[in-house]
Amino acid sequence: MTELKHERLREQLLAMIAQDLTSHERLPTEREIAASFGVSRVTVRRTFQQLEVERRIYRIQGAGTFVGEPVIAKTLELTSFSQDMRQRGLQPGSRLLLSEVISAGDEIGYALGLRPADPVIHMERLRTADGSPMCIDNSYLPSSLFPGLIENFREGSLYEVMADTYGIRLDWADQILRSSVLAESEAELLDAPAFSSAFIVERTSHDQRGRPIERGVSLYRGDRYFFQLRTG
Amino acid sequence: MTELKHERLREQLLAMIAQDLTSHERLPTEREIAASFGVSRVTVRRTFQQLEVERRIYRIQGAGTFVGEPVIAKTLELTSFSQDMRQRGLQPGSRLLLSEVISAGDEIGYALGLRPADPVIHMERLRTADGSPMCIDNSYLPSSLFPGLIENFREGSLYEVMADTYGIRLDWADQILRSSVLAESEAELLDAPAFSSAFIVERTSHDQRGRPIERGVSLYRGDRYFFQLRTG
DNA sequence: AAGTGGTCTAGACCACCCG
DNA sequence: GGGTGGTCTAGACCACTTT
Repeated sequence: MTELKHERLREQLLAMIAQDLTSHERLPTEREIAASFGVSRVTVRRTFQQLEVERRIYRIQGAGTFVGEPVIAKTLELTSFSQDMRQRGLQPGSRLLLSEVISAGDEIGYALGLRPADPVIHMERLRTADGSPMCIDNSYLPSSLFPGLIENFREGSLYEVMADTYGIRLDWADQILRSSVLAESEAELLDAPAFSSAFIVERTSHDQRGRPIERGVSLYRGDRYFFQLRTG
Repeated sequence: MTELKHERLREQLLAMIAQDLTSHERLPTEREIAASFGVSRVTVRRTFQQLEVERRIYRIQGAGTFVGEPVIAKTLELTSFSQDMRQRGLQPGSRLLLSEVISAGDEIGYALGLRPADPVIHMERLRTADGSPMCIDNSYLPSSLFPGLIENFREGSLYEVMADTYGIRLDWADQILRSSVLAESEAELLDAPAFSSAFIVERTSHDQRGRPIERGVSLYRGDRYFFQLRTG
């Protein structure tokens, strides 16, 4: 139960849309809603703007505000592997394959804004869904930001440990998706045929201030995984 | 030259950021900017909100507004193949392989909200970049929305024809990305080795009102193409 | 012409951080 | 405590579509 007016208004409008209206039906005018809900028109517009971005409504100047068509797919969000799997109705699992401190090197150093000789924590994990392999994940973190992490982290959510123990929250990430085929060693780990299709995902995750915090390279099975996203 | 205050303010702020400030430097307060640019604080906040979404600034309550770190990658946008290639510094080209009217069938009919027996225009095009094959694209459009299209369209931008001749603008799309390998016939068309990696992109494009307008299935060469996106 | 969403204002109060 | 961004208000005028 929040106390912000635009959030309460949002909930009430969503309920109204779900219960009383169908696609392309007109909503009450901004002025009517402002009056009947006891808020200012600015607050109504702010709420509408958010709903418009989410495609729940659309607005036509001079004509009105209308209910959008129901949409299933969600915008690709910055979620952990665990959240991602649960959204897909699968049970996430993880096995730590490797945990070490190495020099950043050129590529990772560049991504994290470190010198090539600076130490980074490297963790390699095999991620599973409903018990069978889905992804090989490599994470690289600046050692200086996470003292003691490598001795203490064995399982669970890396992102939660980063947030709870170190107070660092990932806010957004740049990602590059490539299509590839599995080498034999990778295929063996993933329990998939050699030379079958795969996604390579390279990401650089940042905090709210835009500082790079994590470099990651993941290899997903192409026969089990797909990306769903909305553009516009 | 626009006349909207928040757009003019946006340009002036971007100039200020580029010329006088570096990453993580503090911007003037909202109230100072409002006073010095002769606009209200609401207008300043509206402009800041947009810049924040674009990661050009970040805000910390109680502390101030700060310049973000420069970012190269752009959010995946709904662009035509031609625009996409030009952004990547490549010269786009196209060859029409097939142009026909067929029944929608279950899958395309479902995506476009048509009955399986309703007619759709199907166009298959080989898209090239700097003269060599990049992608095989299949587009499906409701015949009823685009009378005469099939007789008149041979080359150029399909999206431009849809907008200019038929007044229908695509606004957003749901997409699914899969990783796959090329079958022999596909490999031949794309001038790539058989069984090399590829992206399958399935998209349903919509207009502003949320009505589905186009169903598309594209096959990209995995060795030449990649996706770049920002999540958060 | 009437009504709609789009833009903009001046001012109030609250939540948060320590420039 | 003083200053910052975050929320909210009542009201004005403009641009656009047509209930």
